[in-house]
Formats: sequence, C-alpha cells, structure tokens
Amino acid sequence: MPELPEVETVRRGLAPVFEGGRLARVEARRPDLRFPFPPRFVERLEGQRVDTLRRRAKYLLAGLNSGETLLMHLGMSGSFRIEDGDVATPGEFHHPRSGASAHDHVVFHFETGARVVYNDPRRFGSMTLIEAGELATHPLLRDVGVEPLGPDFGAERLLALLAGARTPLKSALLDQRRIAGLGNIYVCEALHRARLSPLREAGSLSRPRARALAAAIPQVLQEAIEAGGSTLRDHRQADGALGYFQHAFAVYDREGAACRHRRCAGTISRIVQSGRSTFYCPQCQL
DNA sequence: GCTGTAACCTGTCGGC
DNA sequence: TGCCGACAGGTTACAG
Repeated sequence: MPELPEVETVRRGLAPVFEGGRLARVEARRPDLRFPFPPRFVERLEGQRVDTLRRRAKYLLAGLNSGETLLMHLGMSGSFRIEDGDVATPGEFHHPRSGASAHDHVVFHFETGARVVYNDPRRFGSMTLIEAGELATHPLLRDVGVEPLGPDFGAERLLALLAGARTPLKSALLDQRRIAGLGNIYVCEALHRARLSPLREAGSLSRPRARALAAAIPQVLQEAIEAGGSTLRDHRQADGALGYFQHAFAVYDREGAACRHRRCAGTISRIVQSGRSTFYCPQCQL
C-alpha cells in the first residue's frame, strides 16, 4: 500500500493515541511478519511509554521511554485501525477485502483502554526494535536516502543523487537509497508533472529539468498528504477514513485516458519497468 | 560496483 | 458459477 503520503497520514492518525500513551499489553499473534519479531518483542514493549511517533521514509518510528525505538513498516497491504475500549470508535472499519480479523497480527493495548490493531494480509510489513543509540547505524535505516519533504532536498541534491546513473529515471526514483519514500504511484505522478519520461536515463537530467522534477516531487507528495493519501485497495487512515488522492491521479491507473496537461493531445500509456507498471504520456513526457 | 529479475504472501478481478 | 492467470501501493537476495 503505502508510500510516503499514506505513511504520513497513518502517523498523524496514530500520534494522538501513541504519543504519551503507555503500552499495558501487546499481542503478537504470530511469530513474524516479513521478518521474525525480535527476541522478547512483547516483553520489551509492555509497560513502556511512547514518547514520540515519527516517520522516516516509509517507516514509522515509535520512541519508547526505555530508549528503544519500535520500527514499523506497512509493506504493501499493512494498515492500522484504532479501537476505543470495548466499543469501536465510529471510524472503526472492517477491512473490506482482508477477510475480517484473520490478518490482525499485532494488537497494542494502551492503559487508556484504546487499542491499535495492525492488519496485514500479505505480511510484507515488518516490526522490530532498535536499541538506544543504534538508529543511525541500523541496517534498515542506515542507507535510506534524502527526505523529499525535508530541507535538504532540492534540484542540486537531486542532480547529485542521479549523477552517472544509467538506469531509467523511474527506477532511480524508486530506489530508497537515493530518495526516501517515493513509490510506484508518486513517481509516475511526479514524472508526469515535470514532463519527464520514465524511460530517460537517470543521469541525463539537465539542471532545468532537475529543477522541474525537484519541484514536482514535494508538490505531489504534499497534495496527497492533504487528501489523506490514496486508497486503491488497502489504505485507510487510522480512524478508518479513506484517502482521496486517487481521484487526482494524472496518470496512475489511467491507461488509455487523455493526458491532462493543457494543450497535450496524448493518451496515457502503461509499460512495465523492473517488473512494475509505469503510467506516462509518451506525447509530452520527454 | 550496478542493474534487472524473482521471490516473498494473500486477495481481487477479468476472461473463458 | 467456477477456475486460472495476471496483477497489486514494497523490499531484498541473487544472478549476470
């Protein structure tokens, strides 16, 4: 499911429950997700207070008062929902396509009575604990690239990140070691907005084209966050609400439809790059 | 090194 | 209606 806007939307929804909340009990209903849970996973969480809930790339990081950090990734189909005590909040939803609770793998019970349930049918998500002081060097985080919504991102940084890369621009932008948080949808959307072909060699960008792309990426992400992310199949906000950015897609999943750029008579095409669908307008994305 | 592919797992959808 | 293959928002191990 989730790219940066969806993860950020989830973070904002969970923060009021997590931040300042104390974990009274944690249920891990299976031994693993994508990876096995770390040793004594539940015991290390129970009794802890969550001080902060942050996002880095597509990861959620819950800072615990023990100094450890709970690292969570939603994979392709992961989602959280908040339940309030014995009575579901109005926003609670039964996942429409996940087969009810069969895929509720982790449940966080807070002292307030609130519960946060992690559901993940495909189990590509992951959770682990990182010890104090090891965040920067942890294998899952140490190679993660620049935050596209952060102050360090811009045209010059983008040019440096892509310099010499022979791979297609689409593939380079999906590489989390370069830019952190972009996924298939928002790479397609940002390339269309910047009028750049996904097939173009990544290292071939001129400075003006890099400026256009460096502007388009945060624009698209910010607009998606404001829309609550994109709901295709799985993504819900933590309160159960849908995201709405899918209605604003210019290219993603619009094969055969008319290009939305002014004065472009092109038709959106779908091709496959690195085994994944790319949507673009061959007429105006050069 | 860099790059592309296959694999992980489950559910959905379209075609026959 | 039922079966089968293709496909899905991500990441990583591996081969070339």
